[in-house]
Amino acid sequence: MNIEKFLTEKATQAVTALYGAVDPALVQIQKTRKEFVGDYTLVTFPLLKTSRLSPDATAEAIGVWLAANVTEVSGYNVIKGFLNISLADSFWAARFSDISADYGRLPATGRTVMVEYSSPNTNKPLHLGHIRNNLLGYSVAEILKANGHRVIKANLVNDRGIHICKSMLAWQLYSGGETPESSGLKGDHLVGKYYVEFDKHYKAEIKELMAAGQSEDDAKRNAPVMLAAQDMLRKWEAHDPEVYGLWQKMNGWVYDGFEQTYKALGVDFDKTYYESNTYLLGKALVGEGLEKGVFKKRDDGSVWIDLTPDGLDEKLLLRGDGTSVYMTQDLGTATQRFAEEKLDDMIYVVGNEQNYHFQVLKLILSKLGYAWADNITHLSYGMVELPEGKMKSREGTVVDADDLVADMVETAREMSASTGKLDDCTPDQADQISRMVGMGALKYFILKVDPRKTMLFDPKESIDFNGNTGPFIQYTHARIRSILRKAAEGGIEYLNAPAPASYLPEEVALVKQLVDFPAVVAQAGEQFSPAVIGAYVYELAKTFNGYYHDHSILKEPDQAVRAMRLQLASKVARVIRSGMQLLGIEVPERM
RNA sequence: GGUCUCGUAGCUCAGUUGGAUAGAGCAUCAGAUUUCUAAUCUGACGGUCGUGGGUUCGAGCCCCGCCGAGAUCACCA
Repeated sequence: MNIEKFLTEKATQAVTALYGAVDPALVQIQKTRKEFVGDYTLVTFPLLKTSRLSPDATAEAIGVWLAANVTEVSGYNVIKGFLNISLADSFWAARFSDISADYGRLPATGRTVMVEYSSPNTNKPLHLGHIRNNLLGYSVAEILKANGHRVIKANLVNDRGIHICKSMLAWQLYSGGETPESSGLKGDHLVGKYYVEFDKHYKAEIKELMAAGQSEDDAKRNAPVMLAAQDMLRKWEAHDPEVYGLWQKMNGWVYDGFEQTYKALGVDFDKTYYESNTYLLGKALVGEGLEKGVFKKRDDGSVWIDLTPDGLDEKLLLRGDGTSVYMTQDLGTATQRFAEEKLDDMIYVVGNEQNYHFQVLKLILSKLGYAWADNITHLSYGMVELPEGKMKSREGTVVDADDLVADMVETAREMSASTGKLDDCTPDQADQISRMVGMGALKYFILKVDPRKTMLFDPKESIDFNGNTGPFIQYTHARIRSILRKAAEGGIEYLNAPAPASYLPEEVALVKQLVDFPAVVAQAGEQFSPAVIGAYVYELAKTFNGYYHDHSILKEPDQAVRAMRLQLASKVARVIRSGMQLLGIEVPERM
């Protein structure tokens, strides 16, 4: 049940009974702040025109009416125009028993939503920026599932183009036939190594040509390796067997590498698209746009759309030689997906550097008359910056995804070893827990920040394991599970126990927080924000830790109270687990 | 230059459609363990919410100017 909605209705009835008809939008119910007594608060200021009384008098009158007419309301107080309403313990006890195993799974909506994320280039390994993308995409997909949508997780692999040819060429020229097997390097790292190698030789050649008297622009154009790479791209497009074979071989290495990284990150996809298959899509749309008069052809044969009336620029859609550009492809794939997958919504998890691209994409689609253009969302996330600014591959400041993951797991292992808590674990169990905790720290660190905002990562200060962190939440879960294990060992039955005579304020507070979970899931879904879930789960864990500190569960002598506390703890653990699952974070049974 | 985003404690971040005395964590300092896991808990310190106006009963949030940071405006993807 939605308590705020319930109280809004009741308060509207109260105002209507006391003062006559009122616009329900003016009846504002919100949670009571911690420093005041009460559960929910009615703000009376918007109602003063209706009541024609002072704020306090209005609040008092409504309070009297609610206390007399609504059985769930156990009391009220008035402070400076705010009416704080308290609900009865019996009401909260009923809400408590509502909390089921699948709490936080919202009813099915019948909508199909595609979430595209990750979308890597196959010329270099994944880095910290990709980690944010992958974690966000996966989590948002899980959150949308919990909101009752059918979700398709999609990955569009950028596996063709000049940048791929650069790695291929450099490998051909300088590797001596090195393979992942012969070098022991992960496939994506090996290919990335030759992408860097290309750049080194390219730069050297530019320098030489400039020393021989060419201008910088000419040198960049005429450098032999660049010409060779471009030649290779033409051969690839012509399906030259040798080039095509090399391309398949090297991309295969990269996919093996990516697969390992995805597995370590715990992300997956329902569909993988390859740009080599889709880059010709969209050309049909060009004809359609020309027919509708939305696009215009120039004398050189290139096709454009003029978006200056919308405050944007002119945008190219087809080159003079008839080849398509990024925008054309994206228009094509979007159209294809909505048709083939019968999508209701499409979410692109792509960095905010592409805000303009998606603005233009949506605008063109709506100009072409596709109503579903409005159902495209660009989930535009902020960059991850280092203390010295942006990551730059040239300056070697890129934080590699695989390295970071390994570091986190290793740190978690050292932390566990120093406490001695895993001493009686098998090596396998210890590995498992270190992995969960290390990844939990990394994932929570990234996901707790509002996706839209630029965030800072300081490698030197390494990610925390105390305070507002993943491990803090995991630890709370592990402690609860430990109590429940001990209860089971002691043969304590708590599931079907009678309700206790009364509840502590801390217990009611926990129930209130638990009851919020479905609304939090809904809010996270509306805002595409894992951070909303993170903040909620952290607060819940913190509240429980305070309660745990002050009140013993297993040593409570009153059996009904003890049973209730065990139930409460078990529900807290379950909601923590569910919430963390929406973030893609596992919670251990012990740590 | 045009468009867009951001600016909250020393640092990293929260702050619901505008509501009460702006909150956490880290760091610093002081405490708590004969106890169900101290990766925990309690307390202290720390703020002209970039800045100047405006709207409102009420502004961190809405509007305008300015300062500062970033992104983007490719026949790259």
